[in-house]
Amino acid sequence: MPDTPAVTARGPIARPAPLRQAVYDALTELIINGSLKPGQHLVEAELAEELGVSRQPIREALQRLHTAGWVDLRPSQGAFVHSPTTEECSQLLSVRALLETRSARDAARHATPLDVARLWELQRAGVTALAAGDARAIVEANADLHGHITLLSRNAVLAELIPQVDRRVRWYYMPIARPRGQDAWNEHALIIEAIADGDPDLAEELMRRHTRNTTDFYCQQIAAVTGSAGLPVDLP
Amino acid sequence: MPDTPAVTARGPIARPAPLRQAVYDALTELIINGSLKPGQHLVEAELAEELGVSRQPIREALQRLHTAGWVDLRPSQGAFVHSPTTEECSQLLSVRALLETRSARDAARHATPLDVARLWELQRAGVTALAAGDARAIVEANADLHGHITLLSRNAVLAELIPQVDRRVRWYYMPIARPRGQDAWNEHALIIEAIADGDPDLAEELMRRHTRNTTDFYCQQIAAVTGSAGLPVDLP
DNA sequence: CGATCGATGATTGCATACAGTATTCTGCAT
DNA sequence: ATGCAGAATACTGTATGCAATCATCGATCG
Repeated sequence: MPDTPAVTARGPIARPAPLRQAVYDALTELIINGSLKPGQHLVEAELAEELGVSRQPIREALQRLHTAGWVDLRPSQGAFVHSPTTEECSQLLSVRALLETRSARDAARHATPLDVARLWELQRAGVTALAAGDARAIVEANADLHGHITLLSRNAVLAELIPQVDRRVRWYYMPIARPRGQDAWNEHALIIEAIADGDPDLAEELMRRHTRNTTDFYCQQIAAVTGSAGLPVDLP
Repeated sequence: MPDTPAVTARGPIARPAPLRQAVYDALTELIINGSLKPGQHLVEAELAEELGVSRQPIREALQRLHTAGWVDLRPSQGAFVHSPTTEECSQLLSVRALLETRSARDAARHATPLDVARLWELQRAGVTALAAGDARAIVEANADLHGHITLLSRNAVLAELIPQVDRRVRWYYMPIARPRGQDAWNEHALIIEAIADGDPDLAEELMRRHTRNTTDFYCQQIAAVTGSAGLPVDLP
């Protein structure tokens, strides 16, 4: 049948991308890169004009941003960029450690050689970014690597939950990305090897250490600069 | 100052409850109790009329239901009640076990005598419901108990994440609530004792067993009635 | 008789308009 | 000068209207 040639098999064909999705992406980006600061009041009309859409898609995006933990939604007052407390950060890191440890274990059980090759690719990208000293790129590469391990766990629920936590962690610990870079990426390499060997116990243990190190390092940094830079504390 | 008498000190005073919240609650209720069946197409206009509001709050609620995993949102086609696959259920149970095990551990470290008393209250409620044979009430009591343990973990992120998973699990395993009731509530009692004793290791281990038992039982039930009742499999 | 194409109805996505509420500013009394 | 009262303002919450898109059904052609 040469009548249906062009369509190969790549999933549900391109649906018209809903505007709310674009708005959602735009706003998360603005929050992550700091254009919208914690505690800042997000006025729907302003955002609407800035992004060139009406208030409706803005509101729908804000709903999603709320459940994802990016903004707080106070009735009759509107949306405010979420201000994380140090306590919340430590809790987030704690939960992240739990979930990632599990995903590393499952990844070691399911990964194929092709998957492992992809992991090494991401590892190289991270090391490159580290050498270049680009904190932004380091954090992103880190998220990509961890995210891929998540996928390899073959657990859709995990893969759906972890980014919710991880993207926020990513945002919080931007400032510490560079200093801990070297150690972190060495640990990554060990984890990948464990996954490649199909050794669940080892992968789990290594990831446990890795996340613990990251958490500890983060807490030290916080303690050192308590409240001064990077992280605002509490909201009124 | 007799001018401000009624307001005691219970947090932010009563804000006008947004309509979208009521809609959200109403729809989750309708999904859980089966009035809205998996795969069913949710037409905004119908829901709006049925609940006596306009389409706007409906849409906002649907956004939240989407991110919470209750409905699937297909662009230009609307909202459909999510159809869980057996695979997804097992993954959900797996993640729930992970999170609850952790929360039990932390609860044992933080619980006060007052907290424990509250746990025993909930336990009694569950046993009562069990005796009455009311599956609906059993499931609810179960969720309440687990939810309170979550709170005792003093980890806001956990407390926020677990219900996301747990409420869905609750929905899925309604059918098995009664048969496993007796064992489940015996295990609950042991867990509460461990928490009361402030024994994190024991609480963790007991919760691990408890969730594993539940998961196993669930999988058996599924295998027994494969696809026949209770759970629809896959969507087209 | 089956399949393809086109028309119709239904439904979503987006924009706009209106009403209710919180905040802020101004003026006044103390 | 300071504290309070009242009005004006700004923003959110909700409702409605319109255009674009998708699914369904019927007619036409092979």
